[in-house]
Amino acid sequence: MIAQVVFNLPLDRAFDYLVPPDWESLIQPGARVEAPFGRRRLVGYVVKTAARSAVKELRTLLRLIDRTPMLSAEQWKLARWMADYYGCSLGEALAGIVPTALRIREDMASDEPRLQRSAEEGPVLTTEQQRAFDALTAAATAKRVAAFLLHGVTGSGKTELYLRLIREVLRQGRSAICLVPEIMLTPQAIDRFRQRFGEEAAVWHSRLTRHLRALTWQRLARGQCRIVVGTRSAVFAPLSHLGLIVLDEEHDPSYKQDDAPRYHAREVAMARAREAGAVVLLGSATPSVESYYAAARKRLRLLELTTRVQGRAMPKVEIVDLRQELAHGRRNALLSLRLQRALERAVALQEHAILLLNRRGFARVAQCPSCGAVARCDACSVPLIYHATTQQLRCHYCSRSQPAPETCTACSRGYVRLKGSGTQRVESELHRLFPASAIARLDSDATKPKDSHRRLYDAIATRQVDLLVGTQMVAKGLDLPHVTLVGVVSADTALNLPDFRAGERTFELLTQVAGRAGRGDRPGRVIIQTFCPNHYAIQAASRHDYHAFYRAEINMRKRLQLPPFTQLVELTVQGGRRVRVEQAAQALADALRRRLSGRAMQVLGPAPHRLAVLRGTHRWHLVLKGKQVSPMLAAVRQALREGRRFHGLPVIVDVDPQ
DNA sequence: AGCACGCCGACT
DNA sequence: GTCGGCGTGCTC
Repeated sequence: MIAQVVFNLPLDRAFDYLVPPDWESLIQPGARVEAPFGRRRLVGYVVKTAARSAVKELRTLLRLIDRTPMLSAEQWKLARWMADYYGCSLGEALAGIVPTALRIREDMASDEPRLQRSAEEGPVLTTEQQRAFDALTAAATAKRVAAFLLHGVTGSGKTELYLRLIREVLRQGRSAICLVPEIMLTPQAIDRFRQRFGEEAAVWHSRLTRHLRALTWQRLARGQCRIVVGTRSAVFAPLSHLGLIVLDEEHDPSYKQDDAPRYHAREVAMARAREAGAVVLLGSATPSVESYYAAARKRLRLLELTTRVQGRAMPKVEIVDLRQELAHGRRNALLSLRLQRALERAVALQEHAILLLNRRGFARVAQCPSCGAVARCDACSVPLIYHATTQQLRCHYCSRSQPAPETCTACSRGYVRLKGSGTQRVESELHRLFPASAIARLDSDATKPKDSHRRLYDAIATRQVDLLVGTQMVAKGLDLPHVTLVGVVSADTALNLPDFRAGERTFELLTQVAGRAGRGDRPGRVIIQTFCPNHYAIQAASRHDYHAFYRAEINMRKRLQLPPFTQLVELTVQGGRRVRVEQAAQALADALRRRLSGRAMQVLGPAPHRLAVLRGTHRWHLVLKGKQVSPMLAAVRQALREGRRFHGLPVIVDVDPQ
């Protein structure tokens, strides 16, 4: 007997092996096996068994890992869909679905689930919530494949709706997945599910211990838990009779995996629900432009929650024009006078404040200190990046470059200077201004030591922190009733990222962080500092007006033919030597241009990657733009030889890149 | 992906 | 004269 096996390698084909006679009756498609491969031993997945093989000298499988296959027919279909849509190998897709190092012993966890009766019934729903609930329940009951977009302002009670709907789905004897972004899977969020559903709810994320991971997977597969709350990869949970997949904060970029298989949990959820006959519910206060467009085109059903529960008002948002601050000689000040006064007031009243500075903006952009304009590429509308070595401004999308100008191109006065500062500088500034206050910093550096994350959250939750500084981590998930002031030190860092979604990210970040203010009985106040007070993303966020933002953004996307009007495939060429990488990227672009000519597709670039040199590896990328992914991927598959290399260099293929 | 093989430059 | 860089090709 022959088994056809695929591996977690970038190879789009299966390898044949002899099956030892004593497991012929045990081996099945979907089972994992250990196989000799060159001089390595690898874990692979049996695709199918056959009587004969065309290969002359076959080797024999070494070990059968699973006697019962790890994968249901449904998951198997999902893997094939992923490999096809994202251009990865079947083995890579399967490895993304089945957790690594999963080994289930028969004796493990034979204990029965301790099912706790759901104690809490939850509050009475508002009229809007009830209407949304009825629509969703009707779809779930009809077992129709249906996808909904729930657009609800911050504090409108989206989570309560998820909980009710999950309970309804359970009543119908079906199961549910609730996906949350990485940073939202806080102990508080888990507690909420546990209170409502007890042991029926399992928690899934990438940092579970090996034992807990295996245990959870098994419980889900056996139907001992019918709900899973988790991050991105929980979309693959082995639940049967799936009735519902919820994506909370569906716009969140952490739903996109950034190594192979480079899937987006939203797309996988849609594909899986289609297969399972389940309902998909996408929820957000700031829906992704893609999803809102899909709703406008009736591909998603739109449900809107426009009012906050308990009639709380939205916080008042003020914009501070940093150009004015500069005009008043406060050249190096991080905090404007208005923000400083507001902080003083909060400290005096013993209220708490959050300061946000999105530090991820490492890229050095050229900004005019008089008018705040940032030099942008005419074709891509993305900020140009300053290259010190060549003294040039270069577009990291299309690679066009120009010398760095001495004067600002927008107002033709002043000079261009490079921006960059971080949360640590804000923190020390606060220490200087408010020596008596308790100040904490929440960012990825501060939460690196183990347990520091939990300790920081506990300190914040127990009101031991007066002033909190942080990156976007402070914008999401914190529900602190005593915070009355939110300050955005610079709204421009997100805006100036070389990314066509910069406006969207900025709007979303400002809306989220503004939602942190005024959650208690005292009204909230938000102060946004910016050099671009008239930018549509900042204006719309200050008025809590998603629709205004969406209209401006969708027009820009249409004008530049960016998603959702087109789809992108990003190719990244890597290698040790710059010249070779650059030449290979150029040759790949040329090859694709030849293949794609005459069709409605475009090849942009190549250009150096945003982090062009990383640990000695040079990286260049190019972007394909077209109406559909599959013809672009077909061209890519032709151009790249097996192993996804070009001129011998590895090429990363990313469909729908972030 | 990883590993071996094979071909051209600086070293005991 | 060899050691080792990386370009090329293969793995059932």
